[in-house]
Amino acid sequence: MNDTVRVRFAPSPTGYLHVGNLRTALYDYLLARRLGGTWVLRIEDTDRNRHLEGAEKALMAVLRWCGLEWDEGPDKGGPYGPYRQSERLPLYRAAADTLLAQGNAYHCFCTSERLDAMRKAAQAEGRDEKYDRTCMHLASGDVQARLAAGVPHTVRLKVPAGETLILDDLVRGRVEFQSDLADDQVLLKSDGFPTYHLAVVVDDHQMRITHVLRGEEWLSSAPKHLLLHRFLGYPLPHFAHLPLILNPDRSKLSKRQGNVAVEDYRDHGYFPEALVNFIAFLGWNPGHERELLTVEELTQEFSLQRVGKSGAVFNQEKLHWFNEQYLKAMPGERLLATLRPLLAARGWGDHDDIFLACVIDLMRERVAFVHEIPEKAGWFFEDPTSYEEATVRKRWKPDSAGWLRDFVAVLESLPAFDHATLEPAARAYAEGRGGKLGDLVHPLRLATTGVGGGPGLFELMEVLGREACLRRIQRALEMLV
RNA sequence: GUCCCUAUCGUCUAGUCGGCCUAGGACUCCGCCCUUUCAAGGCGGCAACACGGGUUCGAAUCCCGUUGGGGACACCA
Repeated sequence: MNDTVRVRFAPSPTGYLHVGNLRTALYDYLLARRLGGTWVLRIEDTDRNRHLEGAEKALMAVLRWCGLEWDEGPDKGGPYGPYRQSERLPLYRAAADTLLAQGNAYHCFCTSERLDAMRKAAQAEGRDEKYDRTCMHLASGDVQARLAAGVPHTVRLKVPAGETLILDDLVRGRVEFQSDLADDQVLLKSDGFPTYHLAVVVDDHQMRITHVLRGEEWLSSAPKHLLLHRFLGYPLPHFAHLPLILNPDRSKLSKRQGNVAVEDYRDHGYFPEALVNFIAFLGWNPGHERELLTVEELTQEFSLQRVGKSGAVFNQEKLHWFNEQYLKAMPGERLLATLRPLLAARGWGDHDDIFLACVIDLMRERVAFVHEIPEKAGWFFEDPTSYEEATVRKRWKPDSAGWLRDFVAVLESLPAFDHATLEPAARAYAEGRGGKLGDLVHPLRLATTGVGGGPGLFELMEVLGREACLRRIQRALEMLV
């Protein structure tokens, strides 16, 4: 155990939590917990153009919904705050000044229009699209004059020539980059805000981060970060670039091809435990064959050594299966709490807990989501008003009405109306009539539920009660004859 | 286009030091069993080491190349 391990999750508040980011957060959390370290939440809100009201709160809410609680963050403070980059501007300014003073950065007065035109021209000629360093060659008097005149400017990193930059990545091993290929990255924007590249390096260092976990899309900007660490005199944290989560066509998981927001899955009725369990296995596995693991178990088993290198397709069907498994094992009270508002929305709010608990017991083996209970078994809450056509055709025989009519007397005379009483009575009745149990059961199911499938007939009749069953049989007799 | 990453069933993956792999598990699909229905469950089946060279007695496992896939090339993260 190492109590100095510090891992951060650094999302930008975009309005929703991308499932890829959820996985990064999960691995952060698992790693921090596994190593007895600290998990830090830092908000990367350095893009004022994309500022969204309420996004930060929503982000924290959905993280908590997933069961992931951080140790330090904007809402709970900590020794290395503030935890919102927009509140740390002087720190980035200071770092930029240091780089400027060292000669490892320079002021750039180029307008975005000029930059765009330059890139376009470079592209047309098939040249590299790197910044042409016009402003790097400005005379220092000239720079001072423009600065004094308040000309809008950025600060750029001066990438040294001819270097081989080496990253020792915890999942990818040694990766080499040539500095000549790197662009003179803007570090400080003209609005005074830092870009990601500056802010992440400054904050990771000042927040004493030891392990940087992030998506593979960041791998190509790692050399810039390597340089920044060196220039600023910061020791290197451990880096782990995680494999991407993919669309079915193997491109990076995108909004275009289905749901990417954790909120979407939450709203569709997925359980956080199922989502988290599923997400954990996208790019990692414990090395044994058990797949249903709680967060506590994941914490025990997690290690970066078992994180894979290649992208993983987000398989909706498997997630569905996970949800089904969790629902099956979920305590009844929790399912009931979820079910109640769903029923109320359909005007079926007036049922007591005992009844609903029975419904849940009978349905949990047959659904993957709580909302499927009212969808597939509305007849628990309302007498059927129609009868599934295909089932009528298949199960309603010419003598079914007779079978049912005579069985009514049996039902009325039963000493108790539970499945233990109903089943033998039904068997005896069928035998006495010289038929099979199915001759009674199928029409009876159709009459009481209106559909061909569902829980055991006698169990369901017990839950429905004698009165409702008799009423439904009467009605079916009127409508099906 | 340039750079970087990557490559086992349709999908998630096991395969960590090459032989125990006629390549294992899970999801999906199909069949059978169970059964009053529908499910669930049990059992079984289809299905993969991208290709080509090496190294080696022996390679899914190591090396090289090819091809495929992906990512990054912003005053967005």
